[in-house]
Amino acid sequence: MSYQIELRHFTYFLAVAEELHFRKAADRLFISQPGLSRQIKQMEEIIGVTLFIRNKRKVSLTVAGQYLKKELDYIFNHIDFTMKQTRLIDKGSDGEIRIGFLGSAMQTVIPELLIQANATYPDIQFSLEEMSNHLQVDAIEKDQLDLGFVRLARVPKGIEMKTVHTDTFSLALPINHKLNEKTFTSIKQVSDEHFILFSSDYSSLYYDKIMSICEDKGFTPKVSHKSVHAQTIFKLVESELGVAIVPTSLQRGFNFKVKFLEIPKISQRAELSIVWKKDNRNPVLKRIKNLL
Amino acid sequence: MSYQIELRHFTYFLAVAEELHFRKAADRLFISQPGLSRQIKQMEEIIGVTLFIRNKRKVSLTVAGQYLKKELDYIFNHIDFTMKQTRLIDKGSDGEIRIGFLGSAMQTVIPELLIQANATYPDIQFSLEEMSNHLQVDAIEKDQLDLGFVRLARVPKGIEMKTVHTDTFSLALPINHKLNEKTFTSIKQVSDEHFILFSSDYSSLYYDKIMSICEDKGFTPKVSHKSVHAQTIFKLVESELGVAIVPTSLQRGFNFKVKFLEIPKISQRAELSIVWKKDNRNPVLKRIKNLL
DNA sequence: CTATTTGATAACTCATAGTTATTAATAATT
DNA sequence: AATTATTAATAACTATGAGTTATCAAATAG
Repeated sequence: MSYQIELRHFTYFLAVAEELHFRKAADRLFISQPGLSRQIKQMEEIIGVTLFIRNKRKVSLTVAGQYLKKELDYIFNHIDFTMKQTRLIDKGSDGEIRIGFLGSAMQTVIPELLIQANATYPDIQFSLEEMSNHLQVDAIEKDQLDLGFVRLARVPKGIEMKTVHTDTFSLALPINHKLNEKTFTSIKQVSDEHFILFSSDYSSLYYDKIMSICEDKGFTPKVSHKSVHAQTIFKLVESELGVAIVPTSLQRGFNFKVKFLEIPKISQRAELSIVWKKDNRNPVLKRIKNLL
Repeated sequence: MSYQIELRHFTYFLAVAEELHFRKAADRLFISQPGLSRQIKQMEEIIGVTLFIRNKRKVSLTVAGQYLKKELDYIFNHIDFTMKQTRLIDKGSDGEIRIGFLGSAMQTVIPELLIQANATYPDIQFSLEEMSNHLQVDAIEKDQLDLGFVRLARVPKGIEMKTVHTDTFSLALPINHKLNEKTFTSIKQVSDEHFILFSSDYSSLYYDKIMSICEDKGFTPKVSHKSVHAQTIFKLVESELGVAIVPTSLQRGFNFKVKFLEIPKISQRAELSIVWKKDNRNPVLKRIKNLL
């Protein structure tokens, strides 16, 4: 009679799949290497598929093993979250929603959402984490996150997206810069200045949009600094190291000595979108999406 | 020391949640009732939540238990599906294959392959990318590609090659050129014309073959243009900037004002080969190779 | 006030996860 | 070519804990 597969097998499989080394994986699991080898072998027999290639002196995953690893990552995250939700429901809460967001969403949509959600569903718990676009999408695919606030042009299959906030762009200048609301008519007026931008690896869409604003007006900005955080960018502007183009709403919440001038006559908009997994099973997610 | 939760617990939990009766559930699971009771109790201790109310003489689910039941139903379905899918991927009847090809393969072998493959293995996903010989071999070595369609004389160690299509060469002439099917007897008749060839760095084998066709007939062609794309070559011929020697099958799919005359009495053939890494582990590859 | 149903407890046993010791095979070093 | 170092598999043993049987306690039904 054949054995039954257990979570233990999955745990061991993931350890080996990550380490690609039986002894190291065994150490990590605090069990002996032969014990681990046997459990993996047993798992392969139960499923009926070779998951690892033990070639020469190195271990690697088969194509089927690669698929299984990705799915088991998801399954474990989902089980963990289910256990957590079960405990919360037991304690009388309506459950938890895990939200990721770009720092720039913290000035506009997120605070409003939290206030409204808290009033409507006082027993929902919120877990908030600032993350990059890319990390949010990854975490959503693995079921480590229910909802993300991103600035992206497209998302992978299985992920849904909806724009929730559209913002104009503003020019951020040192407080004593010669331009002001009256005299500022085109972004071209600062074409000779140094520009401070968000890194393209943080949000390539963002980067491209800002570049296109300048290119539409016939110049290529001299980019002197790149940063991930709005705070850093404002500090650099304040220190007169350059000017920056940022979503208008970002000026809220910061009190640097920085002047914001909305850029006139441009078509580009900073779009903030929510993303979630199509087959997300958290019942709280539906309720929160309805608030947006 | 606390125990670890296992799929066994989940299976038992679901049986009790469905029967709402420990003895009946135990019977269904072919285990004894006390054993089941103990496992359920252990599960409740691990999660830290009471899942069943054993009130008076009947068993019922708590609210948290109801939530958990729904999620565990889903989790088991997802695990089952994942196991099945893993087996399918292992057998190669599902999954993905990444194919690279020269533009000139798009007229003959690739479309036939796709039609046939789609009929035989409808669940296989194809990723197709047009690439040069050199890039294909590189990508295969890096395991970024499973299969390539190239025109090469030899490949590096570890890469395998097999000819899948052999083609004669034709002369491509402007539509109103004096030669025609009747009067064309030897390539020597155009030895004074300018020749348009594929660049040797795109496919050196190709270049060398075409040169040898001419040299066998006792002349060296005057090469006036070189290009990477068939489309460009035909455009240049149409514009009467020269003549070209191309694989006969290339005439399909283009509607330039160009006349094709098969070159008689030559031994050279345009060979299209598939290349793959010897120790490629994608089971889909085997299936696709068998179709060729 | 029995008879019956049902889950929990207690004590036992046995299957198997995990152990230690060793081997086989390959790669790196001399 | 010989030696040493790595690394996973094999073999034989151990002990944990899942599952067993026997029994009890509580609750209802007749």
